[in-house]
Amino acid sequence: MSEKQTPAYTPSEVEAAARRYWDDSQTFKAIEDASKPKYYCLSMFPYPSGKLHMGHVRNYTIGDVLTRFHRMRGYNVLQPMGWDAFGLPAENAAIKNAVPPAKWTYDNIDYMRQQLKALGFAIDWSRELATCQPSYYRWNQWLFLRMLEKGIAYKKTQVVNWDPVDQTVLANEQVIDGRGWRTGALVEKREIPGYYLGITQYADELLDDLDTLDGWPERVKTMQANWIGKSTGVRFAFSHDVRDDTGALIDDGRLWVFTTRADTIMGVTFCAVAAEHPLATHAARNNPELAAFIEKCKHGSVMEADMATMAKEGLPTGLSVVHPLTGESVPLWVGNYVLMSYGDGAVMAVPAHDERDFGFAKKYELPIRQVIAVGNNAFSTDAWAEWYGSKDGVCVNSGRYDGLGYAAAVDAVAADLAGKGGEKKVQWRLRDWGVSRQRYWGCPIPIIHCDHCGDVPVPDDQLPVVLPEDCIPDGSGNPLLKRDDFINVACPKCGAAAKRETDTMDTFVDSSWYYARYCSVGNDAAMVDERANYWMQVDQYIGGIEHAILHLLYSRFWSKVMRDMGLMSVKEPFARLLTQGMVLNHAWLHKPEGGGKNYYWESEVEVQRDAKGQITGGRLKADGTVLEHELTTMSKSKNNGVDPQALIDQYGADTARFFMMFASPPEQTLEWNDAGVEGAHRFLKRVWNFAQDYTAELRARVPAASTLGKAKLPAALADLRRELHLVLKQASYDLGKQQFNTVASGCMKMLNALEKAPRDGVEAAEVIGEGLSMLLRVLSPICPHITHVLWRDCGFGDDILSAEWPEPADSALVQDEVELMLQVNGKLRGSLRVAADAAKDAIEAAALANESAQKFMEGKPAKKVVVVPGRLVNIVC
RNA sequence: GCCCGGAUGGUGAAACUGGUAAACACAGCGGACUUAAAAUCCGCCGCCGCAAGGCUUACGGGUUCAAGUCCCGUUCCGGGCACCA
Repeated sequence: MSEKQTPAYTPSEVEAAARRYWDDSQTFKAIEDASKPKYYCLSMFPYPSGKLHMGHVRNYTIGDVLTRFHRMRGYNVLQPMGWDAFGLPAENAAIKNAVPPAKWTYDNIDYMRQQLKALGFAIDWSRELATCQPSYYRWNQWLFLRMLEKGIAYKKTQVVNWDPVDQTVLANEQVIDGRGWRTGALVEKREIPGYYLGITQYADELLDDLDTLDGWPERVKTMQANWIGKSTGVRFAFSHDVRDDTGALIDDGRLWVFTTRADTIMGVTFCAVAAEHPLATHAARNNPELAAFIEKCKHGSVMEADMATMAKEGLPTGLSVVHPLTGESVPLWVGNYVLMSYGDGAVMAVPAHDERDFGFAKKYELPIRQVIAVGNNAFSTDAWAEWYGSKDGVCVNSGRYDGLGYAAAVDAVAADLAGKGGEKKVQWRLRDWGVSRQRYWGCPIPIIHCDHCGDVPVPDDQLPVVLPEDCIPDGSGNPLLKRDDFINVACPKCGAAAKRETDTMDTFVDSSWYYARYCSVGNDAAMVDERANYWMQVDQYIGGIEHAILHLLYSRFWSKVMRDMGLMSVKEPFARLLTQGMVLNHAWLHKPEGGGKNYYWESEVEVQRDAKGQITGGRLKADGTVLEHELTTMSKSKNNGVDPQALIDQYGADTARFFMMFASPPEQTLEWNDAGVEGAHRFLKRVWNFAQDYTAELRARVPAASTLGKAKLPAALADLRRELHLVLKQASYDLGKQQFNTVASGCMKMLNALEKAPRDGVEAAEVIGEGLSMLLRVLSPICPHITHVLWRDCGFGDDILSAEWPEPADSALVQDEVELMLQVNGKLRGSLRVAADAAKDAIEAAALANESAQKFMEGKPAKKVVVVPGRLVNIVC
């Protein structure tokens, strides 16, 4: 290192200078340009919760690295940013602090925008949007009305969580252990009307097009396919003669069921209906016990996870239905596990071959009849065995179906049921998307209720329906209900006094198309314009794996609707998807009696650990309350978010970005820990010092015209150059793989090599200059500020972003000899140096002649010699 | 409960298409420089063993000349489960 005094690395100055340059030259303003390949890089926009947390830093740094990398490779790049600004947390903050959600949200946006700017992301801020702006959400309303016209949007009843004390609808998150979060009251299910979007009309396409998404992670596609859940089965009816008060047969005397296991139909020993099923309601009229049970089923959660884990309970209705093939009378039960929302709200039960039915039958002592045999396995009703549910068996005890396999039996049964109205049917697990929310801080649903005309769509020329921004929710329901100025309106059809719809849209609507709006920002005449067809598809979408299903499926659906309406030409919105792993942190919570869930900051907690440092528990410092511990994603509501601000203030944005990228590969879950930030900062200081030394000491010796690759270098320099180019090759490959942690370590390897390099002579200066310029360029997507300044200081150019991405030179990579690992029976016993172009025979001979190999062969003859070129030789004896 | 992932030194991690396990760092230990400290630099650093060598990628099996990587089973941890976003 130089003895001279070099200017010290001061991140605040360096970063301010770089950002000033980008601002002054409007570097990141994206302009449509048909002459260049385009690259639309989009990170999922944040919910403006207050401050950034490390998950945001990870997400946006990944996006920024890809943005800058592609820019240097010659693409016309767009990276926009906006705010997913409607949602529940703003209402919660309003309840807590008596601040209107709008003010809270806009204040948060201002703070977080400044944080994003401090991180130096290459964002085109001229395209910024917030979903709570009327100029944005008017197009939610507009497209909703188009969907209504096409029958894609429609109205039906929905089941919601009802808090009987606050007289309000609760979000699933607000239901804790079956009780309202604020009141502690037992939550009830309640049916209310709401609007739905017919995503199931697109189920086939959403499933089939997964195969076209080559740039998506397999696991996301698998999850979506399972979620859509196409199953082929048979829908048929058990007949009955149950009549209602008017004497009419209920449902025309037919109990419809759907099954994927029609081959087990001869094993049906009972049927079960959901508590809301008309037959259950009918049976309960004169059966107080059943009525009480049905009432009980109305309590509790509507969440699938709760439904699936709760005890399976049921009660007989006293009614029976008739088996369509045997004519047998089959008892009818009400089961709390039967969902009214799936299929027809009724199931046939085959206890012998369905695990849930088996458990139910054992509990209520219902018959279990084996109708499938697999090999010689012995069937017993004592306990469930895995093979009972197998589709690999043949029918037994099934009369004319005996001996048939699964597919043949299903076909035969379906054929026999066809005469009785039964049919093969495709059933989807996917349900239509309920978008009505009984909440204030969201996009108003553009409907007016008129006593004379019914539900009337708001005419296009009256859009947007603007949400008043000065309401303060108090937890007792939607404050719009009290806003006469909002509610009272003339019917657009007949002019009579009418009422506005007060429900707002699910915030997933807002995030289903924002990627298209970025392309058409500023256009008040259309939802999207031709600029969307220039930028779309999003070439690279980046966001948390927690969005693998809902957000990503809704976005795919929405964009297909936009395509069908001629608004956009692409059929899929996101060509490539990178799902970053969650950034986890410890969370500490207490569930007080009477309901609710309180989270505490770790600083408020006395953490207890075992000898290995594993957390065993914790108590609140203030009063010793025993707390539950969980390792979970950073979020404001859990008081476990780590604000990057302290890191940025202390070390600078480049260090924060480098550390985040270096910590682990992007898709991996990351348990937050800032040990190691020092190391990242130390590295940047070394880069700084090395570059300053280069400028002071070596730069003047570098010849104007490069001589590298033309003459043979001295061995030490040839080795150095080879190492630098090898690391470069790997780093470029890793960037392509989107594995940024090894790109960061590659930069460290380059610097390690450069620091050890000989410095005498023209050739050394030239090799070092080349290496340093490669290092700065490879590092620049991760640490854009320091590399921008050093690029100029070292005289490589004005703007590193306009520099070409470095390519490894073949001349640097050639080598005469290679080292092969030498194994005997798969165990490493030495190594072998051979000419790079040595023939297989020669390598074998050299291996067998090797002293170490002979020692471990113990005189035995070689049975086989495996040569893996460039890697190893394995002698098997 | 169901669907999808993950597990490698004290720590974060690396390992190409099945081919040298632990690159690059953090922490730690030892040393240099310094009156001292900080900063910086150099060395050591999976486990057992004096060594030769043996063992080691959550656990138990299997395939292979060769397994962190492929297959089967298990445990634990994380994400999602439709009104958190």
